[in-house]
Amino acid sequence: MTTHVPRARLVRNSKPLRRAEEIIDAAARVFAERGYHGTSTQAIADVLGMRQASLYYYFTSKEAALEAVCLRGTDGFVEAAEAVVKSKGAPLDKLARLIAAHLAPIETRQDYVKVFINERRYLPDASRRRLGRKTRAIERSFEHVIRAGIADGSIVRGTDARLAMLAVLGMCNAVINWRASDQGKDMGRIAAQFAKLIANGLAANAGDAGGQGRRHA
Amino acid sequence: MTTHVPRARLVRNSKPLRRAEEIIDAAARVFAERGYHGTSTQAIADVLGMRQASLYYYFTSKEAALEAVCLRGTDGFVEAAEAVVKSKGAPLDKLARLIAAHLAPIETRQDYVKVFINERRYLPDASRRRLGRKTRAIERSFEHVIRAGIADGSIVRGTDARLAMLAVLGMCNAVINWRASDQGKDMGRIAAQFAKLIANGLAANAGDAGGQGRRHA
DNA sequence: CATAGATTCTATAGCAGTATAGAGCAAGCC
DNA sequence: GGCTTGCTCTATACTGCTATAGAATCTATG
Repeated sequence: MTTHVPRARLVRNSKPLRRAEEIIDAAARVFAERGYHGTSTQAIADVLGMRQASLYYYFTSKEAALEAVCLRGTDGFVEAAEAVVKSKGAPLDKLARLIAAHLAPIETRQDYVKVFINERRYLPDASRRRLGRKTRAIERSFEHVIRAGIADGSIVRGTDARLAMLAVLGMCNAVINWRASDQGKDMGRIAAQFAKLIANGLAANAGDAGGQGRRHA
Repeated sequence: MTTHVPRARLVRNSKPLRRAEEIIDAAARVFAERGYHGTSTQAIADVLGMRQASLYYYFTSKEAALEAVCLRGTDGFVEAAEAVVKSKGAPLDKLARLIAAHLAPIETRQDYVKVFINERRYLPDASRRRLGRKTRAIERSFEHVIRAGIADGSIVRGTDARLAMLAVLGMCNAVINWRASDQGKDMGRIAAQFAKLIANGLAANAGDAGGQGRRHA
């Protein structure tokens, strides 16, 4: 049944992958800039200096290309987040590391992540749901750590964990959309400031310079 | 030269505006759901139960429709923000009110705001720049209040005002993208929690239940 | 009813974009 | 050299979409 392949396979041994990645990389770049529906396969081909039709040797449809880009856009996120959750440390410390881990890929794989965040909604149901599971895994990690903080008293009682999680992730994910125009900010610095903001807020109250005074409710 | 109008004018006396608004409202709805480039004029017409070509009586191009939607998407934002800035009150209190004012339209004009946030980048340069001015005005309001807080010592010294502003707005704007799936949360409650989070952070340190202990660095 | 203005309709030009078919070409191996 | 495999090309079918032209309908008013 799968004897005759209707189309050449991407996956071969070693070198061929190179090219395939260049293709997907170009797609990511253009999708990120113009959005999925705003991108023509011609535009992707232009970036690569090849013919529009040649792209179809690498993916079976534009949608498939989007899926490939989105998939790479989530690579490592879940694993990194779950590693932090399983690690040792106080909840607020873990939260800081979650934020850093979440922002890191934004630095190194801007286009992929941007496409994942902004364009995944245009995927067909099947693949969108698959990616949805990843998103939810990340959300769960953040929410879990926040709940742990509430449980051990290091996070304010009465905090709506889910809402706080959405706030933190919203803040982090937004970075992808201003990063291009606001260059020059080091991502590590951003992560640090965000973590501090989330932990202590902006108010110049007690624990300003670093007061780690943990005190149960 | 402009003697013969190439196309009927939208603006008349009173009733006609009604219909025009229904059209724009439908456009907002579909743009919000499928994105600008993912929306065909046919899809907008379907919502209205009219023919695709009839839409062009109300706008001259799909782009013009997007612009109209985006414009309405910013209505009130700038004014509300600047009113808060000019009002009396401590910076952190103003910031809380800024957040509330910023979230309110998300409640009442979801589609418009969502389109403004997610699709304005597809506008032609001219109109995008015009909207960019509004965006920057809002950013300025937030940043200004934060700076005021730093200046009077109510906000932590050394805070990167611009980064903090981007964090807060990122957090707020993200709401538009999960609000649909996460119904049931009252917007006022969200605003209150966000304000508290931004002011005091999640950490259960000193000023938990309401300790207003202001202390300069 | 006739006229005017406003609104919607039918029909269609014309272009852009996705995807397929199949030829050509380069490299490596027999 | 001849065969195979991998990659790219040309050419094109086909669809869907934007926008225009102009006829038809509806509404109000004299």
